[in-house]
Amino acid sequence: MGKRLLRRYYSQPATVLAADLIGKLLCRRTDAGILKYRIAETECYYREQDTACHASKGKTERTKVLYEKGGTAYVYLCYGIHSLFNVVTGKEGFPEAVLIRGVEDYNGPGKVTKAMSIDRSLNGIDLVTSKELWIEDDGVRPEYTAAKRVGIDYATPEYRDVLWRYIIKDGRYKAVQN
DNA sequence: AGATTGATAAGG
DNA sequence: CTTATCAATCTT
Repeated sequence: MGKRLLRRYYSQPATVLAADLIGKLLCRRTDAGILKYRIAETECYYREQDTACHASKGKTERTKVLYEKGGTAYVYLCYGIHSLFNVVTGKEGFPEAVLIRGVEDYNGPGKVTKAMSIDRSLNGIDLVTSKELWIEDDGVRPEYTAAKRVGIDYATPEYRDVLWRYIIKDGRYKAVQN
């Protein structure tokens, strides 16, 4: 049985947690029972200076959740179709988050949320205390590789090309390439 | 390569 | 109010 991740853990910077969350268990309570999937692919979005981060243009109605304390869930609708799930990290007042791009069995951030029934009703909840959605550590520490982030061509070059995407090294998991 | 889809943010 | 844009995914 895994141990739930707590505030101290989530208070670390997104630059650290994006890699460390690889191999953790994303847990969701549903009518059918509790789903647990191992996180296989993440991306780091780090503060207002990161031109790929939603908060790069400051705090708005949508991005205000990014400024919350570490452990808050940030779920938003992408392209009018897909809910994308991020873990807010770091200290309150500093917009950082880790996008969960893939879990075992489901490659792609929209597929993860669909499989686990994660939608915008969970936006802003606290992963430390929620009975609906949380993350556990069962001690597994998979190897991973780093790559460029996906779908952020609008960012300035130094942030467009930084290796802030992390992918598990596991034969069962095949990350979708660009 | 093109279609889909609707919330969001900026501009008039 | 109008319009462009978009942390994607599926089909052609």
